[in-house]
Amino acid sequence: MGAQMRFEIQAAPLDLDLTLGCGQTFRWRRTTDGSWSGVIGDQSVNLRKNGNRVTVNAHPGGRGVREYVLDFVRAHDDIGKIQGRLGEDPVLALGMKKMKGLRIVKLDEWECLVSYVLATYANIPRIMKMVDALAVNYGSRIEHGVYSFPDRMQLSKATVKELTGLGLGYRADYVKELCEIVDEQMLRSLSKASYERLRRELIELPGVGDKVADCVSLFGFGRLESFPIDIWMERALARLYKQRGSYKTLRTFAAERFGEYAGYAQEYLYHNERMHARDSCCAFSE
DNA sequence: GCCCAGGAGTGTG
DNA sequence: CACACTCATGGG
Repeated sequence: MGAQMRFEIQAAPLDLDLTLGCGQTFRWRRTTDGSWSGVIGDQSVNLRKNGNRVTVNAHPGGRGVREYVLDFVRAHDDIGKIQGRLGEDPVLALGMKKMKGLRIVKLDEWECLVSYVLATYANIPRIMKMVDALAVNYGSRIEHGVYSFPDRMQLSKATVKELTGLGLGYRADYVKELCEIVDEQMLRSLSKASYERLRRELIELPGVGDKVADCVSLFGFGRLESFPIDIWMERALARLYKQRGSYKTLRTFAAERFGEYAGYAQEYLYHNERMHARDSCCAFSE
């Protein structure tokens, strides 16, 4: 069946259902036995909670895979310090109790950019379907039924017509343009940029506005000070903090209130708001 | 059938 | 700066 690699990582607290189940990443599925299967780079990965540890199965495996996985779940974050700092906020302290194992993931920059451009004005099940369609049609086959997310060369082969046919709608044009504009050098340059410059330059890309730029900054480039605001976050900020207004207004409020770890605050508030509304629409509810 | 979705782009006041 | 309108479509 080909190479397979198995090892354990320690990244407590890490709740797989919370971290992989509700909309940060669109490529992970909960299996019937409660483990999670997805793709990290060119690896087909299964994660299974094993007490205080997580058992990792990776195919095809190889040198450096352990670090890939540790980076993906941001195992090197000082969660205690982050939650201690955010816990100074009484609202957050309350909600955080149920979400201690919710971690921010670190996605590939290109995959994250395309995924969140697709995410505009679509619900999570549909986004998962679109991202999956790109992988199956333009990515590399890793093993049976599992495909990597296509790099720019692979995705460049797609025509707008094909992309529309995969259900991308008006997003097809954005994806096509991104393939033409973004290159490796740009991503490298952005990786070194300050958060403010990163954000500014992302917004210049087609299909990228305030919200997508913040998602890509947070999940793709690992900028923990980023605070994406979608419809759920508007509800959370209005309900819990009595804050309403433009994106800029809310963004400034978040920066002052939550500081360098605003991204974690955002994830706690986002999930809390969705749970509060209803528990449908969450991958791990089934 | 109806409403909504991890919004962005463009035009207008 | 804020607001209004359009965009194309599947999921609940």
